[in-house]
Amino acid sequence: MLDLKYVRENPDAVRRAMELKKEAGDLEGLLKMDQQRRDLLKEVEDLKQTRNRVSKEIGKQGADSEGAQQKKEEMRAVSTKIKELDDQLRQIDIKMEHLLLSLPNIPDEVVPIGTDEEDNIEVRAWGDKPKFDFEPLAHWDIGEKLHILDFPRAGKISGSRFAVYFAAGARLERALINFMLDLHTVKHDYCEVFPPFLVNSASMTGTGQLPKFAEDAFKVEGSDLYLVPTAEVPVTNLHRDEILDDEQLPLYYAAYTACFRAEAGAHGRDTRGLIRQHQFNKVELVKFVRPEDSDDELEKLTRNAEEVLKLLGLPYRVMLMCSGDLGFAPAKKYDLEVWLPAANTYREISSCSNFTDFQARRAGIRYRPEQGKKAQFVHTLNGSGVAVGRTVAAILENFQQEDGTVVIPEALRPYCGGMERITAT
RNA sequence: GGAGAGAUGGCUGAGUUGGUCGAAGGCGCUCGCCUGGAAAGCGAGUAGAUGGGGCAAAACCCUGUCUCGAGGGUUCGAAUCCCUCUCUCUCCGCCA
Repeated sequence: MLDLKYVRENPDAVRRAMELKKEAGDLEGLLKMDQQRRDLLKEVEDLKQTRNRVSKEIGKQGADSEGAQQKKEEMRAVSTKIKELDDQLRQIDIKMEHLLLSLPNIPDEVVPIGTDEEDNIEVRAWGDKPKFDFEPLAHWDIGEKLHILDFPRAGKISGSRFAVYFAAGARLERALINFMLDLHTVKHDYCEVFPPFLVNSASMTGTGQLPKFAEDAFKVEGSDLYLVPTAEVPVTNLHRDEILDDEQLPLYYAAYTACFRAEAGAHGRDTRGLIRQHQFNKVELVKFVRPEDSDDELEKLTRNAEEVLKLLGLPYRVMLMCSGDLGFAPAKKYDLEVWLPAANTYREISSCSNFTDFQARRAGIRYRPEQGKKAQFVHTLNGSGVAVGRTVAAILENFQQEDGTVVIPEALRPYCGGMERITAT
């Protein structure tokens, strides 16, 4: 959510952000309503002042005295008027809140102008793509041949876009979660969090999943609870409506959760394999930082996520999102894309964003820079560190051997009980 | 699921015959005195949000409105009375 005052004073910047991000929103309506609201507020506050003053007088002179009767009579009318105006004000507030929530964050000045992923810029690439003397298989074929992935049975017990992992597959998934958490908590100094997987609508609104993206989430029928689409939601909301101490900052959190996504509007895309599931595992990195540090913190966060892929030996590239591919809330975003040989393409495996104060304002997350000074909104950042299912896919495809086995990256072996290679069972 | 108790400022804790209560006291914190320095002691200050004015702006000052878990209601006036909801605690039942 943008600052209303900022919108009022910089309508052109907001208009430009909307164009760049291809977001529709009723800026003009908002500005008009804002003026209306201010006029109305002035009027009703004056009336309240009168009422407060006269009520105090009534108390002083005694409620039963002669003059008091007359004053009560007058104030009855004033109170009725106040109620009317307050009602109008409430209506306007609700509408304005809605309009304000539909305005996207202002892109950082370094964000390249562009319309879609074609215009994203490759910032750097790492690792050598593997060369095969045979036709590399897709990970779902490898997984089924090794009896570690089972999509038909997942379809039976749940439906499409689910997977069952068996044996070394399940072990690999679990090993990756532990490997990533250990890396980020021990080496990168994040605090491990294990949050609820169900969150209420206030939390979903705080991080921006609601109201705009309601159809992407799974809602528990007959309750106010949603399955978390990412750990970003519970972890960012940890500090919702809080004022943090300056010394607490920066706060780094690393959280493993399962993630649940309805994937509405993705019919026919990535229907096979682990790439696009209704349920997947992810280790998420979340930061709360001082505004002046958020630029550097995004770079560090991105490097932390890259470290996972480096240690696993997975080739990847880092993409700077252009304005058209940036999305609604981030001011700046890097995607990490891992190499998938079978598809002969890079696929997103992590997304690292700086939301500046956009989320913090919406979620009411502030800090006090100096004792006795005004509280300011923090800057929030988050990034996958990284998506586990897609990492399994990348490991299977990049480290597959001609004999059908898969070599487990060295860094992961301690987490797999020393297993060096996945063979068919 | 049943019965009961509660939710007040950074924390603790008064305030429940509706008016001088945005809120006592204590703790903590800040500043000052004291001290070689510290502790103790003494004195002063100390909730948040938002609007307007002093002003070009910051600091600062003056001032309006709102906020005592959330939302509604009664009343000239609500922390205080009524209703709904949320959360916390205790006991019982059930359960991994």
